[in-house]
Amino acid sequence: MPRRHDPDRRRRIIDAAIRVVRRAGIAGLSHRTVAAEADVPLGSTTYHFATLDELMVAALRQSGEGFCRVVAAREGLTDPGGDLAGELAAALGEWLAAGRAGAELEYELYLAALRRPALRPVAAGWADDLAALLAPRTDPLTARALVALMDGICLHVLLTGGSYDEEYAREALARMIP
Amino acid sequence: MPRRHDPDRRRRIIDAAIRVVRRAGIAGLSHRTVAAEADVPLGSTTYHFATLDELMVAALRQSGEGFCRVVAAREGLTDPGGDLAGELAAALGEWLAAGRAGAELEYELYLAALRRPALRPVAAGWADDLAALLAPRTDPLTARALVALMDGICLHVLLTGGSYDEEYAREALARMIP
DNA sequence: AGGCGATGTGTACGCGCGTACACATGGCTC
DNA sequence: GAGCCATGTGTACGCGCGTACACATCGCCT
Repeated sequence: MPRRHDPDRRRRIIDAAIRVVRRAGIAGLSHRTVAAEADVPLGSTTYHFATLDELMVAALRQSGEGFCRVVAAREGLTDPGGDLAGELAAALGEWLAAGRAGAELEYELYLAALRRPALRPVAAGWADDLAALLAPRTDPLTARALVALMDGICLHVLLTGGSYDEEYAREALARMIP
Repeated sequence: MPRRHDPDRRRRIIDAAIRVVRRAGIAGLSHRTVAAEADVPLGSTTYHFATLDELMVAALRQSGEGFCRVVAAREGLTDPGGDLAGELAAALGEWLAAGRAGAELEYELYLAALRRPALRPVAAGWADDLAALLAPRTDPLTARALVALMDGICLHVLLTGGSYDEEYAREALARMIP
């Protein structure tokens, strides 16, 4: 019995997809699991997203702003005399402290681009956005390298299951800044 | 009929698994696809590797030495006065130049550790091995940071589909070295 | 020689998957 | 208000999957 004209059906499906990935990983993502999570019929998910790639692109778009938002929210970043490395290391810590789940989610979608060309533009855009945030404070090469270093540090924390060493991150990031 | 007493059945199954991941990604890995690739019956793969996790651990162990080997083969690294950053950037270039396929394979297995705790010790060991190679030339913190930076640079190349800029990598790595 | 455990083989079951399609229904245009 | 199209719904099919298990065969130990 119809819940006809559900204007943000799409949005609710994307939200459900994000929750599914958060809980079960990309391997657990299917039209059916998303349908169940969003409490819509199977046909509805296939109607709005013909392929899982489309659904992942939408999910990556929506969830990917997480870290950028954390970074952008740091006022210290805009201050020209501020401690850039310290601010970035702190942002990283803040993001990781929010729990493995959130970070894992964003990273898993991010890393899925390795095998799914459809996700690459979104992933690349993400890295570019971050670099753009850094642009006012440094040259493009440094910004790019800082983003790469932050990605590598995150990767090590998440991959090895170890804890985040903010002081180490600050020191490493500081060396990148000429 | 039977190919009885096949002494390195195990090894051949692992090799087949690596070829499957290289071609189709981890998503394409199953007892059946591996059995077909290795030309052994299904039961044989389940006998030697009860779960796919076991199979992936074996595959990661065997394939993961790729980059370490490239790095270790560079004589310039052991030379105390050599250009460490330049050597590392060149090693990265050599590894990536061997084709996306090889790098994608190793990275995909490496990144799978994000969601599969069983792979984490292997992935962590991999990063440690690399850091150990660098140890004679720098302090531990720097070695760790260099590995993180190399991981981040690789990630960006593979994720964005862009090309590798060795000069940029050399410059960034050089800044890490005090 | 005998036997036993490790290894190899074939088949079956139940499940969740993507996909396809036919049908219902609501909003919008004319 | 008639009709059309976007949207929503339910069901079915075929496939590949992990798993389980019974049976064959071999190596090796006594």
